[in-house]
Amino acid sequence: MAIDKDLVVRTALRMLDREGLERLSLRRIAAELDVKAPALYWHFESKRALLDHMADAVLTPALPDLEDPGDAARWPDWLAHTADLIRSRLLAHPDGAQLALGADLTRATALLRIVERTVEVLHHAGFGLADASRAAASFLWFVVGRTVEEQTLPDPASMRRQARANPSILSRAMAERTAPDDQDVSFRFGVRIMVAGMRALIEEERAVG
Amino acid sequence: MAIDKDLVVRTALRMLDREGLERLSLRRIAAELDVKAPALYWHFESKRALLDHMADAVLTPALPDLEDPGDAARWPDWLAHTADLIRSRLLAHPDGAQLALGADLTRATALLRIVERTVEVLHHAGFGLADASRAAASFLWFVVGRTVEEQTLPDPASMRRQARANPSILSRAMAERTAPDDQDVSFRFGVRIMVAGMRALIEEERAVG
DNA sequence: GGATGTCCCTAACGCGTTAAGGTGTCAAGC
DNA sequence: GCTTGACACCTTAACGCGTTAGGGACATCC
Repeated sequence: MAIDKDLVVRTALRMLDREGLERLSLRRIAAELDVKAPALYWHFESKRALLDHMADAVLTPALPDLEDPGDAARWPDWLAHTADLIRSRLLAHPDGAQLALGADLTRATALLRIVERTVEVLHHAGFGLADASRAAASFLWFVVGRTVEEQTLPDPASMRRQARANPSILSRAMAERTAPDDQDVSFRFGVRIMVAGMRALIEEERAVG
Repeated sequence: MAIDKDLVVRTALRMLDREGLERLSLRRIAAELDVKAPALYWHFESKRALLDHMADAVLTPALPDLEDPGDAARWPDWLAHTADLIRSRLLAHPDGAQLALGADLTRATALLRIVERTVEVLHHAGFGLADASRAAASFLWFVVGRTVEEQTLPDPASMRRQARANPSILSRAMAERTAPDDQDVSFRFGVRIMVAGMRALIEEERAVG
């Protein structure tokens, strides 16, 4: 029974869920498939390509939920919803966000679709095409990047230890962020900054013409 | 003549400038220092630790220019200036931004100082301490991350080729971004989004109390 | 002179990746 | 019907990589 692209991706995702990204090596994936590591190079041009397809598989289920907002004026809600959706898909797998960070858009097609749709929405919201693509890139970079940070956080105990060792304004700030849902709050706070900023710049762009 | 931490960092930075991050291996650095690779583990606990110290060396010269803004109301200018300063320091070395991305703040002390100073500035600007640290993290993540993307861009020729192959709203948008200083413009555009967003949220926080 | 500690070595592990080659399948040509 | 060749799919062997274990040389201190 020959191996095919889809089987490799599904197997690798199962191993990712079981043991995390660090232990996900080509040799181990190949062994799971009763094959030697270089065989994978027949189906993927590099490990990065395999990871890109995995990221694609992780994000694709989010696409149906990202239809255009009926009303162009509701773009802020659409952005917030999109951000939450991407984040939750990435958090559904260990190191899922790292998978998407640095993914090649020509291979992670789902991510490309999301970028395109975001550009459309922001263009209809009032940005010129160039600025819409700039804002979309900044926004999605933030969403994925912020999720990576969240997912790779050191455990709270070691953070407290470090805070005690180096009492600074930063540790005082972190002391105020002990709520169990702080990650949710912080993520949405960042999203709100970006959405509010875009709103301000759209008005500015409208005023200038 | 024994090797010391500082010499390793300076040598590695020279090699980075000469040949880029991809070719910067411990074995090659060691060879340049007339030493074998494991010797470096006497001075650094991992390659990541060495890279962190390199990032520190790259960013440290920016610190004197990041004094608090005399007037707390001038925080938007301070943020914009800080962003430009960090970006220009990172662009001064090939793959300099990648070096800083994912750096451990306990080792890349300069980066930690920048975070702390940004938290202070945003706190004085009107954010509560927790929100100031959230906004600072989002902002600096954006600055470093956006600079990574800029520094690792595929060459324009291959981008145009891909745009022709897949005519989408994204390629139409990129067609409007051919100015030679588009990277500067796009970076500052992202910074303006974040600054405008923070301004809006500070007013909101003030209104609520 | 023995103990301690600093600084480096050799050997080896699993890693991603490449080069070269082998096996099986299947259509084309005699 | 048999052979030839092409192609799909996988192998073994090897490269340099980051990293670890274990040990050796040399200085410093009691």
